[in-house]
Amino acid sequence: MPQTEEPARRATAAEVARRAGVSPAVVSYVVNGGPRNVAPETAARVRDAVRDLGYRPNRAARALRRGSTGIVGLVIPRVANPFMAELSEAVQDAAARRGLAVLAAGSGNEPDVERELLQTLPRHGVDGLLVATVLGHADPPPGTAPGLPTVYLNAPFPVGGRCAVGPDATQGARLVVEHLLAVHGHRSVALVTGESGARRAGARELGWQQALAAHDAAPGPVVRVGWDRPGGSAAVVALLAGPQRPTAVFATSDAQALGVLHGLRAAGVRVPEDVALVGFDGIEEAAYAAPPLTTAHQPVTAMAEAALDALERPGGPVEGHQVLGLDLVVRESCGCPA
Amino acid sequence: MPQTEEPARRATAAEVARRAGVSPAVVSYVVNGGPRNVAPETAARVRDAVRDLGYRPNRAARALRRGSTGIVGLVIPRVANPFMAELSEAVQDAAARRGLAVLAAGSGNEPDVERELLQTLPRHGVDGLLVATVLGHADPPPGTAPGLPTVYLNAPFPVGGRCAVGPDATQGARLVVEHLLAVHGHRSVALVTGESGARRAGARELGWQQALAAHDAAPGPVVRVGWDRPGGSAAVVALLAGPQRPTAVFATSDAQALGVLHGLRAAGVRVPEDVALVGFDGIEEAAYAAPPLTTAHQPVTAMAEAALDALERPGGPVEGHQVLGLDLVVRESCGCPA
DNA sequence: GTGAAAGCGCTAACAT
DNA sequence: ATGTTAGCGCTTTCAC
Repeated sequence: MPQTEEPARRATAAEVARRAGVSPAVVSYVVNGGPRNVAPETAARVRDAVRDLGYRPNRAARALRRGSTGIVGLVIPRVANPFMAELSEAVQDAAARRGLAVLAAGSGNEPDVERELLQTLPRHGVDGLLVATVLGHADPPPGTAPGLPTVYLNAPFPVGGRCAVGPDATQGARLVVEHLLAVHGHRSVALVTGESGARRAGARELGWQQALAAHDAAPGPVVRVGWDRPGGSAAVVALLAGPQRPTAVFATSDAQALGVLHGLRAAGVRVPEDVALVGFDGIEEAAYAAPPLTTAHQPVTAMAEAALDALERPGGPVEGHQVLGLDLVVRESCGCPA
Repeated sequence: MPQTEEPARRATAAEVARRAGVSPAVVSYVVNGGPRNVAPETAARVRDAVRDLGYRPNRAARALRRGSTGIVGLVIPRVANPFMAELSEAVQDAAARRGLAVLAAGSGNEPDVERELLQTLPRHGVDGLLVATVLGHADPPPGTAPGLPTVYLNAPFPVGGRCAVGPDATQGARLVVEHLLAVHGHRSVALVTGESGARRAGARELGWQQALAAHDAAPGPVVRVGWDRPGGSAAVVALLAGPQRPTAVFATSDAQALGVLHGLRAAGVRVPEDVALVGFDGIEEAAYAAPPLTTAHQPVTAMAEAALDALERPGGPVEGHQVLGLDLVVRESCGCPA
């Protein structure tokens, strides 16, 4: 027998109470540290019984009684999307720090699936919902379960009547594009971004425009593709087909940038010698690209913390838009030396 | 008013029953499709009431009563690990297909955290546990909640007394190493793998040895590093420092391979001209590397399906080890033409 | 400081 | 075919 076998059937509070010679109420007081005081000596007896029996409060019963589960739902497009994976991890960590668990679901970028998720996740008894996805940024926002605290995550714009936290995407985009303009002297910066339906594109696109305007440069070509690596690859054809090839490209996600890099390489176009490239997100993968990708790093940890703070706020999340700044991460794809 | 507002407080089965003029039992029968039959006409009335009231069964109450939640726990090292992200997605999809939700938690590769997770996740009332991680492959396996159906995922070896499903890692490793040997005629293939503590390394290492032996080639140098990109990068120093540089490298995870690629590039060593490189996992990122990475692709979807099947098996998962084959994905890092 | 007891909302015997 | 009802295990008010 390698280890003390725990009982097959889990002990109940009543059993603990019997063993400790107290009432179930006292067990509850001890386990939850309230709402009534317990004599230190009694408490010790209860704790012993808890240990001996390996007692764990039944989550479902507690949830039924308290009306809360300690689980928050997270709706994202795809976990396999590298940025979303990093954001998920940040959310999980932040939740764990608060004693919360997270129930994640991917919509596969399908608005219908997402809409359904917004209905079904609450059914799983989550206390709150974190929504980080395309639809969340639509106007008007999709109907979520009424009375279910919801915060929109990764939202670059306010979400009508909802609580939202997101990156200062315009600032971030300005940061990288201005680097191209000011440091490397580019005058023609193409934009590779997502389908125009999603407002998310807007903020990054806006930053690109602002940077260009500030430097009296005309906007380069705009290519709209999927938010992933294949999207970026597909953009290359359009990029290269234009009348005058841009000298630099701003892809509004690192995944797209990595796809562009791949496509450019396949086409025999060198980065950064022939065309400079910058991304947006700051995923780890970007550091390992060839050449390493210059990008704007999103404050995923801070965003996750802020979102959970908002969710846990007594009284529920409050309408508004909390925006967090990005950092410029200079690597080689922009033309800077290693 | 853009949309029909649902009631702030959620309706209960009793309210639905009252509105439909039936008893709560009938509501339950209709909602759950059993265990007793209901007259079609009555059922229709109930469904109307359900719709009108926006009734959703209270998950906690149902869980308390039925003793199951419809939630499965997933323990992984890190979601941000690209392979784990793809595996998570496969698990989520497979779970969704079965009407299950997944509660994921990352251990950050810390055995202590993992051990704790194995204790706390069950507390969140999961019906079963999927464990895909370092500790899970230790011998003996860590104690999970007794009576909680558990299957070890991504396990290359049987897990003592438990139900495990995993890749045929030895076969997969053989596949890629043999490609190096047979197609490209390499004689010296280095191994970049994980810390030797994890048994997981063993299966891949074994495949490498077997392939080498089958071709009468001596094992090249072995370097043990972390299972991630930084680990791979770190391996390069050792790889290049040795007395005779290997002509090819097998990294036992794509993340490591990508790190090796990065390190090699920084050192001015060309892949595949100066040294060939193959990975293991088949993550999407591998296709976008420069050069695109030749690798063994893990059957993540099949693994996820098999794991959930095992978990849902009436009577619980049964001890054993189900092994799934890998595919060779030939790209350019091995020296094959584009 | 502690105990008794009333439910939370649902399901499934068991009755009718 | 439908209704009645007894809990699932927990928390917490109210009484002592």
